[in-house]
Amino acid sequence: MAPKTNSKVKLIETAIDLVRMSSYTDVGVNEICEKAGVTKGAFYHHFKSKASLYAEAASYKKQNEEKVLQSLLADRHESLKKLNNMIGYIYYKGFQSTETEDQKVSGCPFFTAGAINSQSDEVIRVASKDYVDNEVGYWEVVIRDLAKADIIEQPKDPRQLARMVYQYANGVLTYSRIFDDEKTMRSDLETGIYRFLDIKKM
Amino acid sequence: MAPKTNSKVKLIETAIDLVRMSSYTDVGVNEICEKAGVTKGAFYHHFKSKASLYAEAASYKKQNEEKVLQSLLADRHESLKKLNNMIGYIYYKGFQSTETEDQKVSGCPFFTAGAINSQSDEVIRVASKDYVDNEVGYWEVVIRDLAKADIIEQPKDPRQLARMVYQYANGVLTYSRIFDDEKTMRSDLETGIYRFLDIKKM
DNA sequence: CTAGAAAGAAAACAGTCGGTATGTTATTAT
DNA sequence: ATAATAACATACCGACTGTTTTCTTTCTAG
Repeated sequence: MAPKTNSKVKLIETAIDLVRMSSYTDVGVNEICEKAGVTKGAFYHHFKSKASLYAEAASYKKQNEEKVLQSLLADRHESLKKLNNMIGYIYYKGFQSTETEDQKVSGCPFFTAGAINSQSDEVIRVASKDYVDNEVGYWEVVIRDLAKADIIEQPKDPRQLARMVYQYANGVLTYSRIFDDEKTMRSDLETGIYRFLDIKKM
Repeated sequence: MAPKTNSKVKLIETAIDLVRMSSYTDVGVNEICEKAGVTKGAFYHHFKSKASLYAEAASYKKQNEEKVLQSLLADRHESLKKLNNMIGYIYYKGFQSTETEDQKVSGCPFFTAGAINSQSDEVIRVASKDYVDNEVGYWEVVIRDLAKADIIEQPKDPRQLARMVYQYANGVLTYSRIFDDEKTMRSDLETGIYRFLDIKKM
């Protein structure tokens, strides 16, 4: 009956949280274990390396997001509502607060860390690639939906447009990390995406 | 008449190159010194810390780019030519090759490293902020010029539009690092910026 | 009840990190 | 020529890195 706190999951979630706030390289195994409340023995019992934890974390996050995003993009919503849900979710992800730390713009750990460390570690590149591809897929759904509802013009290459919107969104998050300005981030995110998709706000 | 290779400059340029290919945290002082062909004694003679090297590198790069960009954005060019020059420069920066390494998409070291390490090191945040602000300024020039030439509609907030284009461009670069796809990067960069600015390509 | 595996604790591993202390050589000013 | 200082070079430091090893506990299948 006890919570049966799976320490493997605890490690993954702690790692995601820590990496999101700083970076893959800057977060050590020691730190992850401490914050997760487990020892290094447990860590290396569950994961063969730090990189493999990262990979498992990426697929874990991917699965978790599936439920959330499918509800945000459910067909009962109007297509413009879906877009706004998606924007809101990006904002929520990029500005999530941890229990202890004060709120800071953070950005997607798998996008950021993936880009930085993918050149040296193939495991990380593959995991990031997979995660990012999946995210772009959701944007493609939104865009196809908007086109079907005649809110945007039918794009020649919906996948490319989805990719570009995703690239933009992450650019905003990265930028906002430097300036640590939540207001600007929120505004740029929405304004930019609407402009990109050529939708006039009302 | 000997080259009088200033080892301080050599260190800065080596550091920029290495950080661009990987990241601030992943590039060590030892590595920088080795590749620059100087010892650590020389390093810490010229810089009081690794972070201060980063800061000096940012302002060094900023100054160096001033000459280049002023020529690319000179008034003798048509405004559309200026835009294309700017896009070409971003592409060039993001796909520069080092002497030894094979070509890889790299991205701007001050944008990337700044975003990641600015939360822990104030010196880095300030340096990155300054550098990025300057870059956005160039985009603002381009955009104001395009508006004056009636190629784009007069934007309500030129600075915001410049910032958004900059955010997008860096989003593309970061994305392309994960997928290491130069072709897609080139295409997304140009297509996206034109779409963002609402210019029809001919 | 017992064998075996899974899970975790604690300590130590070799290697690297940024940084320092102390030396020597080269340059410049007087 | 001499004093002073800039420009290095070499060796080293403690702290920390990801990882391994060894040992103990907990769980579960037969």
